[in-house]
Amino acid sequence: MTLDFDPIDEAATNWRVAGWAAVDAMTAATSITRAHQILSGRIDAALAPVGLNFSRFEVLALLSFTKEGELPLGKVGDRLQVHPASVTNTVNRLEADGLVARKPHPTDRRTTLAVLTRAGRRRVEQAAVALAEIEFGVAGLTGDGRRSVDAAILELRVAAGDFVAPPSQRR
Amino acid sequence: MTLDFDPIDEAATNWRVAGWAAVDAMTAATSITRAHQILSGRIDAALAPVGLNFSRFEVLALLSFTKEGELPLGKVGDRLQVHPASVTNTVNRLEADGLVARKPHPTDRRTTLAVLTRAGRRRVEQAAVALAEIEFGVAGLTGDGRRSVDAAILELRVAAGDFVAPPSQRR
DNA sequence: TCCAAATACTTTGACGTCCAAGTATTTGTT
DNA sequence: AACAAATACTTGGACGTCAAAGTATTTGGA
Repeated sequence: MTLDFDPIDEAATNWRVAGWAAVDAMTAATSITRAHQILSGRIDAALAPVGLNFSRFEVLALLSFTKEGELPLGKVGDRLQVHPASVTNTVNRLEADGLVARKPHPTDRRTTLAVLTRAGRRRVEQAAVALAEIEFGVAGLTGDGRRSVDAAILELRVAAGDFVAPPSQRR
Repeated sequence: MTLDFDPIDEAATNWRVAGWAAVDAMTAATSITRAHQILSGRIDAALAPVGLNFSRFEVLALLSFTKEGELPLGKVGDRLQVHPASVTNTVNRLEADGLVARKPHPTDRRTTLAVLTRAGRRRVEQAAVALAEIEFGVAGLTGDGRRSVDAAILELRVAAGDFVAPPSQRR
């Protein structure tokens, strides 16, 4: 499986030879794509024995950070920046596994709350430990590397309109 | 849709408050995940009018870089680091669209070659232009940011055993 | 030579994601 | 008060990904 060449570097060379534009941008995009592929592989592998995948973990973690362990499905989508249909799907699965329950919103009948169950709370703690053990898949990235990735991606996210950060929050 | 806080930064805070470990790693992993989400959204949007998505584009581009415009399906998977079943699936679609044809390997009857058609070559050129126009989705990343992302991710990829680069190839 | 093991690809099935459309409920305006 | 528009979630469909199993062919030994 291990190659004796760098596929990304090689792609850049091919790109140049073909006379195609924006080689640097292409390289950056490909690097990020590949990094994501590596991370998500490692993360899902670490989470599988716990009976979760990353999306489901993210939902449980988010709920566990709230006072009551509950949140409207829409808020979950906003925070995790995923499509409402994905939230429905993920919560269906969590509910089937008994880690979360749906509950009507007390005052707005359009809204459904996802509530962390006792089992869900236990499960998310296990998962957090499992993820910390593998350093969230970024083993191999030094402290400097992590900081520069964070900083660079912050630019990208702000440019993408992810959020408008008050200056105090910028790192 | 735009939030008035940084969801990743907030997650880090929650993480710390909960006393969970590996906060830095978690932040780096989340940043990369989110960056990928942004890029792939932008890239697929740019490619949609051309009638491609990123996976299909990658296959066409790879073929266009070869002398004959053809490659065994297995090689395609190796280069792009995707599962054989995904290659089959992607090539099926490209074939249905008339951008690629399957051809038996001249000497090894287990092997199937994907061959770029005339239409496929035209299409991949259009797509390359469309992608260059949006800078592969990394608009918002400065030159420095791109370089630091590349460098950091190279560490990660080497650590993941993506490939073994001769020192001369390392940047 | 013969045959088990490796290789190459396809098929099937479980999941995940998003979009678009549909239902229910609430809001904001006349 | 009445109703169009906005909001919240679910459904169904198109795609994509990977794992595991199945078929065909080639390789590497005994």
